[in-house]
Amino acid sequence: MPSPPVSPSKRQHIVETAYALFKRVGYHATGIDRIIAESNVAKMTMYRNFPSKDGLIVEVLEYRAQRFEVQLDRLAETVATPQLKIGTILDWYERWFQSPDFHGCLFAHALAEFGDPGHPVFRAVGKQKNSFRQRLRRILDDAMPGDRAESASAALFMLLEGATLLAQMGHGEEAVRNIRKVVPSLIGMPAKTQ
Amino acid sequence: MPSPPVSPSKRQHIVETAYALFKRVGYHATGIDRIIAESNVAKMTMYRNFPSKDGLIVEVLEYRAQRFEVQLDRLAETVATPQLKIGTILDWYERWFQSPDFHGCLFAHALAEFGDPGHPVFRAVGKQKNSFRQRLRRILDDAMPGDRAESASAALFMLLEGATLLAQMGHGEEAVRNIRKVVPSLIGMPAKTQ
DNA sequence: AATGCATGATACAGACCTGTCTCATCACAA
DNA sequence: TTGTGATGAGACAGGTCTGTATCATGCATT
Repeated sequence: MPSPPVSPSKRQHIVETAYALFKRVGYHATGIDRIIAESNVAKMTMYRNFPSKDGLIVEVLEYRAQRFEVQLDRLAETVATPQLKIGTILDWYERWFQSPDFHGCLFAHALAEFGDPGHPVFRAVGKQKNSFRQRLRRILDDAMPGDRAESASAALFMLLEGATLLAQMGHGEEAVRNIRKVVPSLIGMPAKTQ
Repeated sequence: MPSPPVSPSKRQHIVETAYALFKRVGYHATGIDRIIAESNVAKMTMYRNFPSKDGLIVEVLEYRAQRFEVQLDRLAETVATPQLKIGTILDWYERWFQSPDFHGCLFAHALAEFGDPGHPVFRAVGKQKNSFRQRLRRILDDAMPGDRAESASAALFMLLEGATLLAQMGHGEEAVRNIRKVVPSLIGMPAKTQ
């Protein structure tokens, strides 16, 4: 059975295969040979598209970061108030935790394996996390005065990071439920608005 | 300069050297050869004390988990009220984040590199995290009704996990400051009590 | 049909990995 | 003093790692 030559871009196919492996197996634990084997691609094809394994990792992270942003942008368009926007983000996390191939946060894991702040992978993680923090901050800026939005959005960010870790240990549903319970006291609104 | 033969147990020395390396470099990225070199120990000495690298990792995690418990036990004895106990835990995190060799949470990183729930390392992480969750839960049980203690302690746990991740990206101080700001609304007390 | 380029397949280099084995040495106890 | 067991030092096996090189093939456009 010959492999179907339908792939419009081998480059993108490699990125997506590597993403699945990094997520499930880890970065150091995933070898180049396995990436090219599951991509059905020659080794030189991979090295012609990416400068190195680290370069591929950065590209995978940027790809996922962009997908995340697009999804949240679409979600934000569906509702009007800050409270509802937070609610849709919590819905998104809940669905993510329930997805069968959930294995925790790709970015947090990258931080664990590439702890040097000067490493390109580390910087890619910082970019994504800061971008998400700013998104939460902008949402809450419309709901409360600036100093409260600062601490509330930071708290929300930390809650979501902690929930992702709990989800990896099998307590994702409970984690989101508890966040929903405490969010009203954080953003000063009755529970039913989110 | 000969290495001092003062070590009462080589086993413990290996555990502590491996701990420092795993924390700074990572689990897969740290080779056995480097552990024994920096331990000034023969390879067979290591393999006579530990069944395998994974076994050593589990031992390191258990060692650090126990140290953490002991430190928090001591802290808890110094103050009386739940609010103050939470305050001392936040103090502990603040000092941890400021320590010069802070590199994030050893257990969270282990979860990132050993994502299989059946793996001994994964189980060791689950044990430590659950133990800490129960500690927070017991503290808050003395301060509020059971259902609120459940969600508040879970939230506090998630906040601390998120703060640890932020600390690894250089925002630890700000993270703890923001937790202190939102904790009163979580546990229903004026800010000055913690 | 001819040409040029991306690709597949595979070998290869050099390094590193975990774990086992051997042997000389040293401390200590009987 | 003699024996016993832990240790240091290092070779070794078998495998895997990243990254490079080589060569044949297939596809598309000219």
